[in-house]
Amino acid sequence: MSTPPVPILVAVAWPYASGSRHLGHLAGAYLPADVFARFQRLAGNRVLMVSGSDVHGTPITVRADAEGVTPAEIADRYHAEFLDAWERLAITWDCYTSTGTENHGAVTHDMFLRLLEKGHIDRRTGEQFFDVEAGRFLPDRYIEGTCPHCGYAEARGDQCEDCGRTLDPEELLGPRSKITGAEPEVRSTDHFYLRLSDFEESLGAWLDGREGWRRHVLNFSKGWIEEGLQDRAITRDLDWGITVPVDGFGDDKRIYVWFEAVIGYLSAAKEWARRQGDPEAWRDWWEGDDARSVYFIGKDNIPFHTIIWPAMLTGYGDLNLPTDVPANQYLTFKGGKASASRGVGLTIGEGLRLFEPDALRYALAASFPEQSDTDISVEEIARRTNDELVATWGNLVNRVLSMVNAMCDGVVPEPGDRTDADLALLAGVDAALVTAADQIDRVELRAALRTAMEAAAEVNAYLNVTEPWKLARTDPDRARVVLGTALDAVNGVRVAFSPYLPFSSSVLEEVLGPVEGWHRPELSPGRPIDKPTPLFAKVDLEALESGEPG
RNA sequence: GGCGACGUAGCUCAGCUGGUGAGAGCGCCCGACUCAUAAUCGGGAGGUCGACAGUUCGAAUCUGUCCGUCGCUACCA
Repeated sequence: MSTPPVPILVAVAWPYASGSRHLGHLAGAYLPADVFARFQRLAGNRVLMVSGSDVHGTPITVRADAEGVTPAEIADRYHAEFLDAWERLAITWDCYTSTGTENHGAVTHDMFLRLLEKGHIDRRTGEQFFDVEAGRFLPDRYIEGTCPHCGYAEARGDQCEDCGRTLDPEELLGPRSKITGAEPEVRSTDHFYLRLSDFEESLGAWLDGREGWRRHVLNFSKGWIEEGLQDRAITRDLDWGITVPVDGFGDDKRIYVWFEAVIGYLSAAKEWARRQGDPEAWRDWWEGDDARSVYFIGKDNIPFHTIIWPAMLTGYGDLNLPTDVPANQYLTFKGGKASASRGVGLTIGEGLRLFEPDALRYALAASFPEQSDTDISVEEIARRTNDELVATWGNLVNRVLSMVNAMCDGVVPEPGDRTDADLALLAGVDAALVTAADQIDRVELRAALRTAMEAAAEVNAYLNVTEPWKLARTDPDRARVVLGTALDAVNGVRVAFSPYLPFSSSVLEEVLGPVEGWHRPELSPGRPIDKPTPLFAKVDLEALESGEPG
């Protein structure tokens, strides 16, 4: 566009490498980020899209113990799985790394030490349950026992799932380790705390000044502030994670993942800069006044991105706070929250086995849970694919290219004398691009996809009115003008779809030429148009249900 | 228990700071067309906007209560 390029950091939630991620994660964070990033690049902005695999934390060590392998093996397995998924979905990271890199450890240490030096981190002594058999301290939720309130025998140390009450693990009757079943003992242990209370006022004022944020994000965040920010322990008794850079603190403690993982946005930017051969390049996105940073996450991550991370950035100083955190709600599967571990919904891999990537991207984008939880199913994805993507857009491309091939000597025709109606169609397409740009920029991605679909429908309507297949017999010159107009229109509509449908967009680029900006490209008359093959295949739902399991 | 969100046509969802007779897509019915992946286009039917009470000249939109669903509750990330 005509405005100067803006550095835009597209920060995407870090998938936890403890197991497969599901379509809810994809629709909630990775895919919206990719659509947004692809658009911003086309609009001429300088996008830096970063994320990586979160490879530390207790759940990974527990899974590793259970399988008799090392935590690194678990992390490597799922990191590789994620990389494969990104490639198959064409997610366009500028840097997809992991929290296991040396760089990330160094950046984390730098953040930790600066906050420590400035007094925002302090050291405290507390007590915690210790599993003697496993030789490790236990997070609250890894302790089970009888609920003192309702007598439920398998209450967790943080909460009783039967009566819903919040618990302290000391309250449990007959506590036992969820890992070994042994009775845990209480031991005293030292930890560092992030003094969130230092930032209560400044964060409250900052949040009050946010404009354009989704209401649920703002409500939730302000609610946290109103309840009062409590200091949080940021180290754990664990041997898997980033070390604590304080002499004599002990080798059996690590920095806790929620403190460390969010730093990944910064360390990934630095890693990217170094790979570019310009180690200071990250500053444009983190220090520039004109820079924007947009964090794509699920709603369960809201407080980490609207409270804790901004607190850390504020404490560290001189780094930009999030411009927007357009957190998504949940994607549900037939009413239940997607959960790979509980077998609700499809994993990303299962989704890719059932559907071609553009179809999956389209169906999920049409159902991005931007305002409220959104329900989806295999049938719904198939429906979106067949009745919307194939019927309206795929078919439009196919019918126009077929007619141009058959009725215009197989080449792009000269524009000729276009009527007001012809010009109105093109003006409508161009206006749709402007509308969609505005919507995507505000992260209203469903609406922008709808805008693209409406534009496609207008081209279909235009063809039904002008009936070029009849004109071909009665007025071939006029037929060529109409088809040239329709082809130009399709050429513009494809731009609006391109952030959502990279695979079919590539196919169209071979036919119509590259898309080089957020505007309708020029089409050269005389360019050959071969007989087309369909952009997308219809989904055979019955075959899906009888054949391939997930 | 506390906090938050949601409950709008058969299905999935929009409806911002209250005000043209309540919207979209898909599905359904009728019609047109046949270039196109039985695709497309036009028209239509269909909702007491969860329930009740209140504020207001006027509420899907504000307040309260209730019913239902869900999420979070800060040592899972």
